[in-house]
Amino acid sequence: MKPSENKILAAAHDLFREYGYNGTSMKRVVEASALTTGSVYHFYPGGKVELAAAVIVEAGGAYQKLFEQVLDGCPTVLVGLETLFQQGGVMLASTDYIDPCPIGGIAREVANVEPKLREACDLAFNGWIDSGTRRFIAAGLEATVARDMAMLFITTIEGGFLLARTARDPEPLLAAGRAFCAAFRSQLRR
Amino acid sequence: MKPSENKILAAAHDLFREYGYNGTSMKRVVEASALTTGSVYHFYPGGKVELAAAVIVEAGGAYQKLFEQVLDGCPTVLVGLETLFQQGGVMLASTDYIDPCPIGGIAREVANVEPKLREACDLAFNGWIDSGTRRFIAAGLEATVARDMAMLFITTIEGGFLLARTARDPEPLLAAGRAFCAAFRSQLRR
DNA sequence: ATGTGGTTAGAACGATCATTCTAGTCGTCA
DNA sequence: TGACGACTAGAATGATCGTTCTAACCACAT
Repeated sequence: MKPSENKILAAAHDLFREYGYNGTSMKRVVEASALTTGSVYHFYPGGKVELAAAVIVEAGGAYQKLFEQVLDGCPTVLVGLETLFQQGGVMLASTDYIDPCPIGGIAREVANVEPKLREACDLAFNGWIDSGTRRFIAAGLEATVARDMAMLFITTIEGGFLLARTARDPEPLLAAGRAFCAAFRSQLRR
Repeated sequence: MKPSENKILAAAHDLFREYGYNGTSMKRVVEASALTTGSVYHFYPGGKVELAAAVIVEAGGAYQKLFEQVLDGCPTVLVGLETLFQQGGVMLASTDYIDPCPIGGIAREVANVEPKLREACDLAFNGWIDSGTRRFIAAGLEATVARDMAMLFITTIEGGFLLARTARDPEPLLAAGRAFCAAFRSQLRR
């Protein structure tokens, strides 16, 4: 990936997180990337939609990688999950409660308006679901339960970020995380 | 509330659900309410922000009322929760996966940009959290667990709506709902 | 030196944004 | 009847939107 393309992608990623899809103008992407309109449309001839799709793909992969890495670095899956909620809370507080992930926000804004972006978000979510399902099965959960718990994990993270940002307090995320981890522990015992 | 004011509020409510906050223009609110710019700004002199705040207050109360009513109409809290997830799935599928609730979307879009709206959303969420906590305590959960579970319930609903809309399939909401209800059942047994 | 293709530069376009403003209509009560 | 306040009407404003366009730049091949 060319350096300019990378700068555009990074700028768009940050702006979408902070201001959402419709709240981010191409002019601001141009300014934040320290380039010009011509360059942005050179690398993303499809304009804003193509740029957002690229951000979704990149962020989707990055978060899945983060998830896997944290679990790999922890003695058990349960400890890994607790760590993820903890780290999420710390990150929120240390970034002035900016949305840590652009995908959910974009999905919510344009799911009914931009099929291309809805599909890109769906792909990212499915990657997370599959990854979580595999990990939870490996941890000892029965297959169908593991998939349900993977879904619950993602809704807990996405919803927890939302509540914590709205409250400007990590507590809702941590509380939901505690309840989720208790549920996970309870399923392990079966 | 005057009829015109009600028409404006209803139109804005629907548009925010479908297109989000930044994706909804005042022009479209004017058209959808079958009134004129003058009327809209007569009832909401604070413009778009004041209008959105009114939508949030109204929707927040309506959803809390719905939550209470469904639980009141069910033999146990657990059955009530299962019913809510079921109904949510049906509603999504029957409305072409339009966001059932404008609050989470607005919160996500403008939490870092419009303090007034962030606070309005926070108030609505806190009402739900308190309501859920009370109900869960009444069902037999210990106080701190009940609050954590109330948070988890809201994240599950919000996140479940998000995943289901993105997938255009109620299944993620239902799966997360199953996992949540299993967790609730497990907490009841203690 | 002379292209050549990838990249940068930024002016310009028409559309749409939220909001303001003046003028007019309507029901109600004096 | 007259007057007043609530409401409606919609043109107008200046800003900003996403995108397009032409010209220039630059490293490198011939």
